[in-house]
Amino acid sequence: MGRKRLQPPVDGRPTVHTVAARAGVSIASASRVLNGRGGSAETVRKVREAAAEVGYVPNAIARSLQSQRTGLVALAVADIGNPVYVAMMRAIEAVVASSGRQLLVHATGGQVANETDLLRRLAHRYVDGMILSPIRITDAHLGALVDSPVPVVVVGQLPEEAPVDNVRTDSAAGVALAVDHLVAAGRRRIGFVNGPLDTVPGAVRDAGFRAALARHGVALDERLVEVGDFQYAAGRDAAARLIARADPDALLCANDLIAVGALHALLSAGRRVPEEVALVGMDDTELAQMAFPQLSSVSLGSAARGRRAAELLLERIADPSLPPRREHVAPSLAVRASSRPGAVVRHVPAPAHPGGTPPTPPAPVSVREVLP
Amino acid sequence: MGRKRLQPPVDGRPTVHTVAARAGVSIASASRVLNGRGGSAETVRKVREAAAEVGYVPNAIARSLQSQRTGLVALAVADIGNPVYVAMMRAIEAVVASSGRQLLVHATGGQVANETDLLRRLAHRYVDGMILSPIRITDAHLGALVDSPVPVVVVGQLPEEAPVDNVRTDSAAGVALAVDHLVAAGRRRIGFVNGPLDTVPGAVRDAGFRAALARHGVALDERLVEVGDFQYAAGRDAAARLIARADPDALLCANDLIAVGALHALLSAGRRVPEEVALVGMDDTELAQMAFPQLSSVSLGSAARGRRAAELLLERIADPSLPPRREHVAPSLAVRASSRPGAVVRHVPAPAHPGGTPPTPPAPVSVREVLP
DNA sequence: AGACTCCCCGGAAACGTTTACAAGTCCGAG
DNA sequence: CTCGGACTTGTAAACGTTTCCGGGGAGTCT
Repeated sequence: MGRKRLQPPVDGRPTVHTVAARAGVSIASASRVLNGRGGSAETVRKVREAAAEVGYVPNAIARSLQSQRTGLVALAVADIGNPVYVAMMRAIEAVVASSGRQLLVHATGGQVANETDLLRRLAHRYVDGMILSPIRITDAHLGALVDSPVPVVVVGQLPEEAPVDNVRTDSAAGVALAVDHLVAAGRRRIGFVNGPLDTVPGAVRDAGFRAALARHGVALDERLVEVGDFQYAAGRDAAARLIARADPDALLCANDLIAVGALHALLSAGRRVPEEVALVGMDDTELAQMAFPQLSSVSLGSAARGRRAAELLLERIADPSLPPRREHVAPSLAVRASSRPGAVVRHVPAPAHPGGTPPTPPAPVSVREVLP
Repeated sequence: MGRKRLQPPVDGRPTVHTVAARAGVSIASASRVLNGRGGSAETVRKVREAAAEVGYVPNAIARSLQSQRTGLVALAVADIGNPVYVAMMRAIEAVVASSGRQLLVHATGGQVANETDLLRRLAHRYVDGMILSPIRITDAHLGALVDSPVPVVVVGQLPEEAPVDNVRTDSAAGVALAVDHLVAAGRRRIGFVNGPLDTVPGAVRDAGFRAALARHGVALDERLVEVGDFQYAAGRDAAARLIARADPDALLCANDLIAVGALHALLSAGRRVPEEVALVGMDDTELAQMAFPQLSSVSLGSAARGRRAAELLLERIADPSLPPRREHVAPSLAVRASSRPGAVVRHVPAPAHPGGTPPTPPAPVSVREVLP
């Protein structure tokens, strides 16, 4: 009697039942053949044929329910419009795709609430794992992280003891590279346009900046430090304030968006870059190369960090018993026209330096020289 | 006998069975309470309590299998690094999130194969619908589109007869806006840096450019047209070739990435913008405002198109029997410093115009004037 | 010829949820 | 007192897949 339906209902989309019925075999056999797990030559032929005839496509959800895998990996970043996250996302996507999975992208706006919310929702198990790049770290985060029901890899600083996979860079060292470079070029009034100090990158870069100046014996004029957020507009405005107030001969910016904003402010204020004011950004995104003049920028290896984070995540998904790992990516400095004393900026013929600190030839710093 | 297990297995994560057992009710009652579908006060209390105690979270996959909904919407665009898609994505994400769904982003690189592949994979039903913004349309697309198993909304041009929800703009009219503006400003040697002609936007803009010039009675010097792709680097190189070859007094670029590249090429070649060469981009992305001088740009309403596409998709998901709809978003022109004759570009004091076509005051075109 | 191995197959359970259906309870109206 | 309606509850089926397990057939070795 009809306790078992052999044909799917009105909906019409073929299921494994449809295929099995058409091939005259059981659903078990059909499933096995469709997954390449054996079957006699005859069975294989019949099932393949039937599947092709009805245009069978397995239902990903039903498969997920059975296998406890969704084939999805989530990425949560603060600002999808920031090219540094685009670079990171591209690297992650490459790794994730090569494992046959897909990437789900969340923009958190850097809000802690959004991120803990996301972490909580992981319990729904709609993804196999998540890569999180927070700019603020709170106890709420840490709590949600340690008892997350699915693997999470964090890109960015995390407290030492947190038992969470973690890929980080040393952005204080990155700031130091930039300061060394500027000091070696003879700059002494180095301004710093930072993001919010209540973010991890903001705080670390601030500390790194002060430490680097101190190491060079340069006293810091507090008017040379300005804070906005990590966006273009705020960076431009913060830089404008700083320029008007403190007359810097160099500007270091906490990321490239800020740096492009600062470039806008400098040019609007009639300052020549790099002759009067050298400019260095951070993250070394494609934006740095789009600016004119091209921006020197501290690379924090965002692509490498993304790739590594994705690899760690996949490993942990495969083997959840792994101990927590912590990886580092070293920063480096890409020197381009915006801070290269020798560079010729064609459309503004450089006159003799009008006064103040004369430009000195660049000292040998351990950085990449980027051809113009 | 134990045909039915009341406790979940070793895994440990609570299911509705766990909650029901703990509350001493059936799973049906538990499910009803958890979904707010009635139950006596006493039952509700017991179930809520039990759920809280064990930390129950419903499994999204099982729920999807039952409800035939995943709560996911896919977006496929050519280049996730192009700010125009970021703007579109933001608008879509807002709509999608407000319906309680999540957005899955795919980057296709503009490859037809990737897109048809994606469409095919929709049959797996891992998303409830998809928004596709292709730059090439082939018969393979159309075929895959019409018998897609889940709703698809296309952003961009589509053949008239295609029975697919579609949100489009008139980019030829957008090009015309820009040409009108430049001609009104006295420019006659207007160069055009386009993307590939085998793409829909490339072809449409090329035709629009030629038509607009013809309408003004300006003969087109073919050396003033150059093709790259829709990226920064190719745009910069194409613009450099065009500048060296044809000495334009204005440059219209098929998108803002190209325009920023062209700005780079112009400044590198020592041309002043806008005094010697006026520059207009397309898409009116944030990039246009980041450039110095800020770029005039033809807005194609990417945010509006994205929002509308998302709304159409949600409507269709709710009611698949709707007839195919087609919506239009009108282009507009944002005039900024890069083509505003009156603008003062502070760091390069504008001399009297050296010769050729003298600058004329801007004619009254129906465009937004954007404050500097 | 019998026993053993190997392979293939089908039935049924399982993944975790929602929901149709039937049965039970309670209460008020007639 | 009985009947019917409103409400609640539990059983079981369903979503579409994978997989465990046992049965059976064919082949091989003794």
